Amino acid sequence: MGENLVIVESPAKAKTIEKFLGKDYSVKSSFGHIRDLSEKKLGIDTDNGYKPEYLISDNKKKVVSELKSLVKKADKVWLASDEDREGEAIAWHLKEVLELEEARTRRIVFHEITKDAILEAIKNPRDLDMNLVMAQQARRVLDRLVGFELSPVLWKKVKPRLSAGRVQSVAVRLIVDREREIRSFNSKSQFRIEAEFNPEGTKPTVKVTAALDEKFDTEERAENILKKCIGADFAIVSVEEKESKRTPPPPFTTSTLQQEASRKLGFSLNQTMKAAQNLYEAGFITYMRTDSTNLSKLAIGSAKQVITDLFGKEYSRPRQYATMTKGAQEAHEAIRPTYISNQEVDAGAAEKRLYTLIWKRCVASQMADADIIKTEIAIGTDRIKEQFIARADRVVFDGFLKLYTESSDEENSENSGEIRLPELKTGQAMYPLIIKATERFTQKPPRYTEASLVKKLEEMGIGRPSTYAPTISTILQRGYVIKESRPGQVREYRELRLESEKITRHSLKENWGAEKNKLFPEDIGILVNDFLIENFSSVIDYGFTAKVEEEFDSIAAGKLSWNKVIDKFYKPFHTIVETTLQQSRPAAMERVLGNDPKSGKIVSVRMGRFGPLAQIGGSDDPDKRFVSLAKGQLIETITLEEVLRLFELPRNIGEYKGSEVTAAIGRFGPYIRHAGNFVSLGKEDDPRTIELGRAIELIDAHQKKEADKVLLAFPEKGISVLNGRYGPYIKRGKENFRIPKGRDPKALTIEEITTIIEKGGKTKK
DNA sequence: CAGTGAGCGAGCTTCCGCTTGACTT
Repeated sequence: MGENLVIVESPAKAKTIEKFLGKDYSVKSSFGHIRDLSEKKLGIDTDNGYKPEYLISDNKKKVVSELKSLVKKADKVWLASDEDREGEAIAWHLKEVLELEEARTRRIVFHEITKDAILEAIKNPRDLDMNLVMAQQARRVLDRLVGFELSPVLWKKVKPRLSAGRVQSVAVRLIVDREREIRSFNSKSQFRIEAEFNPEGTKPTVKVTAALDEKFDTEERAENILKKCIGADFAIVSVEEKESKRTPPPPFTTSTLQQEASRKLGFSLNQTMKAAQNLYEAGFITYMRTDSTNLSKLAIGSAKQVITDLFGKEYSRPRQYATMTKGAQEAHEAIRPTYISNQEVDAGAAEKRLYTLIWKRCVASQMADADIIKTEIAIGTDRIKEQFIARADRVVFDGFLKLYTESSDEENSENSGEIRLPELKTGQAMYPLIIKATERFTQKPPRYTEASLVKKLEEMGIGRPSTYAPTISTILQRGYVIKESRPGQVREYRELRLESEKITRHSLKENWGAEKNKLFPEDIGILVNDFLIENFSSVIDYGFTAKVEEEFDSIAAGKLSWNKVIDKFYKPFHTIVETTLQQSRPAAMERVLGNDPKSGKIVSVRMGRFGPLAQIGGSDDPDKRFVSLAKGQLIETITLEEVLRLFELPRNIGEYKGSEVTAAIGRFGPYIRHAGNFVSLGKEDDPRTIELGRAIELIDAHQKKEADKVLLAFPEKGISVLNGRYGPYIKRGKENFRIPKGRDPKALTIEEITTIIEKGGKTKK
């Protein structure tokens, strides 16, 4: 046992640091915060200066008792948690809980895990910064008060188990607001005129594509231009060349890693973070929850070496990047390979791919700018004043582009490839091969992906690297939003073509508006969002976090006391909570859509106990009918026609073997039901039109498939052995049991099965 | 798992940020 005990937050970090420090130092981890407010109660005395009541949670008791016994044996204790608000608080909680005496306790900080940085830190200990600790306490107490007072309001006024909070409610609001923006967006169409020219003196196969910068609102105006171009002589008016540079993007932070892994690898936030965690624990990368783009001197030097070896000296350009993000605390380095010389690592498939991405991004960030020559050629005729412009980028020196290009969120980034132009001179004649006026529609604002939502939250200074993925998981789990893909629609557009001195008119089709893995609001999310905005607009305000962060900064600077800041917020907030509980009525978002043409009864939609529903007949109508809204339908936007179609199902389509056959759409899509069995319908069958003959065909096929699944059956005991998704298993009633390894499931006797059941090798559900 | 849309109302649910397990399917 060493004479010095160093406590850091992460066990992987502890392992590395221990190697640097030698025998006299023992390095342990606190596994993050060691205590927190109670999980069940508010844990804040709102009548006595908001005194928080901290508890050591059950899963931290073991860590704390281990640390306690190590403290006893140590001469000096070094609190080495991160240098940010949370880290300072962790150090203070450790000091309190471990009852560390001032004289043998030191607070040290470092921003990178290198030997020099650690030794330097040990040489420069400081005292705990209690102002910073109190700023953290204010943050913690504020979040608890908001979350634990707002959520119960939702339980009473909307539905149990819902939640609201400073971060998650803004995330939901962004998605709801965006959906409404999309809905109210008026897509306008304009005509874009593009031409292909063959330059004078080149082979007939050489084509130069150029377009007018102006767009035309009507087909008539576009056609006028084309008409004037009939028989016109074109020539190059000007050739301009401009030198430009492209600079590499900085190395990854958590948020940019999540975005690029989503765009380039198609990873969800959780997949990315899981793979990154594995790489970190294996020692392959630095810490993956960071808001900093800094690289250690060591890493920059190592990158220089690697780049020189791989690409040559002219490709190396060491640099440090400034972090631009609002509220960044920069306690760690950027995410980078621990050893930049390792181009690949031995790990799982996802880990390997993520590592390569991290390696490329980090190395590229230390490479030279790319030199690009931008060429702009104007082609004109005296018939029209507008000019056709051809643009091209020529890479003179590729620099970092040799290794890495950042992806963009824009869906149609056509100009990503390099476009080359032949040698062209002013005055050179250009022969038009075709001139097209194509109708183009303005783009609606894009829906958020998980990663683009994180980007937005980070830009707003809301949430932290450690919470981005969990926050998105929460709003998905609450049912506020749903992540899914939706097919697009086919849209017609017009095109006029001028070819061989003749204008022809065409009507073409394009697929439009398909969404892949996007976040859509659900009714309950819209309902909760609107309820919160109506009653608690200040807390759900996009600027709320920024405002309170300023106050936390003042607390950290010693200019404000933490409980005064809380009091100023809590007094008015709590009053609104009370009046909302008393006054506001339960929220249901009811909309009356009109009358049912058959019965004349009123048709309405609203939020019911189990989700959104449509209703025919008023609340006092004894014969009122209900139906759930289908996936993708919203109370806010559904039409009377769509609701009436919902009531067409379930549909009785006849009788088979003495039982009724019905068709409907359930939670898992369209199905037919017969004698207690459900048969899913594929794309080729529509439950509204399917006929009995086809239904019987499907029922028989389904029954045959089910029979094949049964390996053994003991109907008198209600026990069967079935072949399932995860292999053979035993089924008794609704309970499933695993079959011990190495047993032939078909050879089991009923006695053997009952002993397996008694031993209780139960599987979940 | 393919339904429900009301009821006596017990007892429960919930936040944001630090950090990893110990689990089955």
